[in-house]
Amino acid sequence: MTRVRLTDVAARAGVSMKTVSNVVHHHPHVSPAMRARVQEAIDELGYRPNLTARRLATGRTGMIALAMPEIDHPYFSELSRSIAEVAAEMGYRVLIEQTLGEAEAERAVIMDREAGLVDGVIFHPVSMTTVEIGKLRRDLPLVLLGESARPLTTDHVMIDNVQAARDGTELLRRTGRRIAFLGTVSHDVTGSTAQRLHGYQEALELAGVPGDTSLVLETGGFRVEDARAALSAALARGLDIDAVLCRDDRFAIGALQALAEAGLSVPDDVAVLGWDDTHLATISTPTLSSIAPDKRGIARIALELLIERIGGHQGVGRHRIAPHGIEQRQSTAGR
Amino acid sequence: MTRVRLTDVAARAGVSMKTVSNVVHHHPHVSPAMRARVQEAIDELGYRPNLTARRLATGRTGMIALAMPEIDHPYFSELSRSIAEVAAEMGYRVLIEQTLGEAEAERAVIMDREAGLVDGVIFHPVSMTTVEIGKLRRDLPLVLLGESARPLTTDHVMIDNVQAARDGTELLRRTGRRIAFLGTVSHDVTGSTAQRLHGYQEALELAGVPGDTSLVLETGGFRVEDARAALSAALARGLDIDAVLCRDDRFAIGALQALAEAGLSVPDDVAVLGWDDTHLATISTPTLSSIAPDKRGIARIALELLIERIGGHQGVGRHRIAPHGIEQRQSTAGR
DNA sequence: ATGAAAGCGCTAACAG
DNA sequence: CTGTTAGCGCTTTCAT
Repeated sequence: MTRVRLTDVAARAGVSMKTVSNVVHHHPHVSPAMRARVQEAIDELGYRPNLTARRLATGRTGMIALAMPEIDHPYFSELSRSIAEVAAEMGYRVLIEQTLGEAEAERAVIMDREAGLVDGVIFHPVSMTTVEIGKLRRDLPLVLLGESARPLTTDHVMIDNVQAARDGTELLRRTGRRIAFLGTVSHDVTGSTAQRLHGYQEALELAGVPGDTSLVLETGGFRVEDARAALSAALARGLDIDAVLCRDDRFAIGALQALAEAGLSVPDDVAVLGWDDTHLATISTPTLSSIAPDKRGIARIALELLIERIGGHQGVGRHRIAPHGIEQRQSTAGR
Repeated sequence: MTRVRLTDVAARAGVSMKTVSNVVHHHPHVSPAMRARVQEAIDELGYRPNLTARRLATGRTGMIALAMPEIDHPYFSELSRSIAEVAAEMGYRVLIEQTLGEAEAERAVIMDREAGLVDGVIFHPVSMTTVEIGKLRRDLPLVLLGESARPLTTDHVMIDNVQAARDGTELLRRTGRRIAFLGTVSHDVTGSTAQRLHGYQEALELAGVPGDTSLVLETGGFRVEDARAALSAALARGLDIDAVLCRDDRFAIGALQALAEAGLSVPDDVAVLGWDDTHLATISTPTLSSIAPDKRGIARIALELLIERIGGHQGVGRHRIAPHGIEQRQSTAGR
């Protein structure tokens, strides 16, 4: 049951390893007769090159690791798919890792756990700080995603969260005056929420609207239920709003639930805008408008940077902004 | 920028490779003094073992491939997570592959594309037939998931779809008489739908209810929208039902939409039961009851079978049934 | 308890 | 255009 090796094929075809190798790699300078003979031996023996051995010999694995907090979260699974597909176009395969946002798992990612297994890593940190990443990282090519940490030494891709939040807020301002922000999570360690809140505030200031802290809703956690509860409670307290900008699509789903329970119609009474443009936005009732990070764009930029690093590019960390848009659906119809 | 190797550490510590290897592997018979000296050299040099080289030497990769139709589909991403987590407990890492259900990609999975890269493969086929899989598969350890194909030579894990459909139908029958099935997709190549429909029919027959083909709703595709449209059209034609058993959670979401549009209340007028128990079921309004395959259980069984095969187990394909349940939420409240 | 040396299967100089 | 050979970095007998 021992596997067929290159030498077995060579012996069978009565040629050297090099010739077999040339055939396997579709090298040009092989006589057709030779090629046919070798191919026959390959087929008869059912030869498959051993990828591990090839990697060791070439020093190139053709694989990159992608480390994300949760592989089954809608945004991350959709982004993973984009990255895997774009990587395939660029000749790489992707090893998907889940950190669950745990510090230890994140540290393992940075500290060359994948030594010699992958050519580089794309990493979306949650709990590691900028300082920590800068300090612990090895010389493994690395590109960071998301907004929580950005060491000066490391490449980084994100969307402009502040601008996106401004765009969203301005959209909602077109027909409404009182725009809520849902939500700031207590003890949120991710920088995303802060940036989004910041953009929301900027847009209001630019519009000459006085800040109103009662419009900023804090949730107890990241679940849909937490968002629903936060908005429900606020509505019960008499909160009066025309629209709500949500931190992500899950929170927006919670908002739709809370508004429905309160007997408010979306979008007629209150408009709702989500964030991430995941598949959730297309299946809710009403369908959900959502700030849409360009996932393919993020994937492409991250891979380009990473592949340059793999190719030997040195220098300080580059900071790239990926495009975003707003996918308009029913929940903001008329805006 | 050349990496630190085992020999570098050995030279630095003034010992042989073997001793360093013993330390790295936490072998028992190493004197504490020696261990300390070697560890110091490892730390100073920042040595990380090259995993590719280790793999080539040991012949074991410690990695398995998981090939699924779509990595961002709720059911598959959740199942992937379970498999990755259980695999980690068992000392394996998972390389996730996406086939998009394409015949060519599926064939590549079977035909040792991963040669020497992984120790085995867990594969959820969609378009490959039983015969084709039996014919094309190499000697790479393989476990199949899902219900579409089951060659006699290959291990296979699934839930009892027929029984699960009976269970679901019986639950719905407790308070309703007219139970619809949504949906059979035109040209559905997966066996799942047929089995589920079969279980539904069996349950009705056992209850002495005459079959009624007007209750079996065919959809034009696998999207939420297809399901919504199918049920809407049926309701518009005057279809009168007490409950609907859905082929999967996405179809159930579509059913909720169609019922809401028709002014029917769930669960009071019509109960809805989904299938797969994905996160979608927890965020819909009302929340969705769903037939729940035990994803951890599937993962555990699949990995146990695969690891036995990796360990050299020979013999005919084993056919294992994983447990299922029904997660009851609002959409069937009162049943 | 530690060292020396022979592979694991493939690639890539370098010859011929 | 084809063959020979020396590694890639690690594990693993077999000695000592």
